[in-house]
Parts: sequence; C-alpha cells; structure tokens
Amino acid sequence: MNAQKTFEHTLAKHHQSHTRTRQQVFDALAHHANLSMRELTRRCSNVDRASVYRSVKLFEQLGIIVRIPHGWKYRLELGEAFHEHHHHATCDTCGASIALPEDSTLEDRLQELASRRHFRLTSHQIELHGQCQNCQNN
Amino acid sequence: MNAQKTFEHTLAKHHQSHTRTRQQVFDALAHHANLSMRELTRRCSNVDRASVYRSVKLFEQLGIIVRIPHGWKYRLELGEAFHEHHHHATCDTCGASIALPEDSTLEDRLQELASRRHFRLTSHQIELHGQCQNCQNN
DNA sequence: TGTCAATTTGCGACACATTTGCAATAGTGG
DNA sequence: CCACTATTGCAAATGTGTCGCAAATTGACA
Repeated sequence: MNAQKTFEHTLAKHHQSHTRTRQQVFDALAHHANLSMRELTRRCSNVDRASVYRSVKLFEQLGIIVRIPHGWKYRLELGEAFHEHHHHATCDTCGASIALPEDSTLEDRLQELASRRHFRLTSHQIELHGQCQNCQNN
Repeated sequence: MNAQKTFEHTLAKHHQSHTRTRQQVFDALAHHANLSMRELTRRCSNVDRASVYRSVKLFEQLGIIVRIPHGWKYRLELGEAFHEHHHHATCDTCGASIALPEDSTLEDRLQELASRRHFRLTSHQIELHGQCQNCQNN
C-alpha cells in the first residue's frame, strides 16, 4: 500500500475527514522528511497556522507522524506505517539530520532496561549529536 | 571534586565569570533534578527570566547541564561531570520521570550505528515513554 | 447531483516562551 | 582600589501554540 492510500485509510479508520487542508499538510510532510513546525507552516502557506497545528496534533494521535526531538525543539516525520522505525543523528555544525539504520539489539536493550524498573515501554526516541562526515572534513 | 568546585572550575576554564546570578541558577539545578524551564525560573525568583535563559544556554555549552527531551518540551539536569551518565523513562499516565541504570551495551550500539554513517558522536539523549509500575497497578 | 447536518477551517485574539537592545551594574585582572 | 569588560535587569519584540466563533467544506443520503 502506498503512502497516499495509507494516509486516506488511516483517516477513514478513525472516522476523520479527508480534507483539502489535511492533504496539503500530509503532502508537505511526505515530501520533506524532518520538517520543523516553522518549515511546515511555510510549505503550507495557504493553510492557516492554527489548522496546521490542528492537523499535526491529529496526525500524531493517529500515528501518521511522529515528533523527533531536535535540540530545544522537535521535528516531524511520517510514522512507522510509512517508514521503518529508525533514529536520527543531528550534526551540531551544519544542522543536518542523518537517518540511522534500524538496529534490533538497541531496541532490545531499551526494553531490558525498562523492565528492570518495571516500566512498561510503549515508545522511545533517541537523539544523537555530533558531527557529520562532511563537517569533519572541513 | 564536589559539585560546587566543579562548577567554579568549569566557568574559570572557559574564562566565564562566576557571578551571583549564575550561582543561583546552578544551585537551583543542583538541588532539584529534572527541572522544567518554568520551574527553574520560579526557583530563581530574584533573577530576571532573561538571565536564567542566558545562564542555561551558557551552562549547556559548557556541559554543566544537559537538556532532556520530555514530550514536546525538555527538562534540565546537571551534566556528566556531576552525575553518572543515564537516561530517563517518562510515565505517560502520571508524568513521573524514572532514572534508568547505566548500560554500556546500549552506548556501544549507538556508537556503532553512528560509525556506520561516519558520524562522530559526541552526545546523545534517549527518551522512553510508557507506564510506570505504580500506574500499571491502578 | 442537491441538500443537510456535522465537522473543519480561517480569522483574530490570547497566553506563554524565548530572545534582543541597551543602559546600569557587578566582576576581574592588574 | 581602579579601570575595563562582561553580565544583568528591564522593556519590548518575536516566536510558538491554543481558543472561540462564524463561515466554508465535507460526507451521507435521498
């Protein structure tokens, strides 16, 4: 199932309308990974800011998108129904965001750590900081 | 070396003044782990809010504190020179923040993942979400 | 396809968070 | 202790996220 179908299907499953506005917000997110809220509103220039916020909140609840911690703020990207689960590294020099390969050992360790505190783990985010290959060479 | 000495030493090493304001901000952070910015400014009531922000930014650059992702926001706590490196789990039911044991396997995996993308890793943050033991029993 | 009820949107206004410029003040080195 | 520089407080600007409400859009169904 392609991204567009998955999107429409997810909305329908939760009895939410497939509107022009939501489609525009989804398109922006689908075409540009790792958008900040500011970038997203810029790319949806004919959609009111409040509506973008409302769509983002809804999409997050439906699992269509996830919030990725990024410094003091966060970025948005499509959720696991669209991408394989993965994490990101942020280059502190140029600000680039690099997607990292999936790694089940890592996920297992987290599960194990949580268990030791009798914590029932439902989700997690990892934020790496450092310097990307390009910036190391400058 | 105790926390206070480490603090003064870190400032001196970076040619930064040890001022009354910075000391107050540091004290608040040293006595209460996991403060939000709002809580921090409340605890530094005789320090101007803008100065608290300026101190926090400086402390973060010097590694005196780290920002811990916490939902859409973040919390502050003393850096690695003051505490052993660790991560937190946030209970989505009651909001509690649970410190997790250190785990070198985990850290090694992250290092490995970063290397595969030729990324030079300098720091990382992990945020776990789920339900704490107490809330599971209710 | 047209109509209607329900949902969603845009707008304006608000509340709160964070940053900035600048004059006054406090800290540092000699 | 003085003079110089860095830091602070203040006030104002900017940024982020939310809300109420009237108007527009959507989905269901005739």
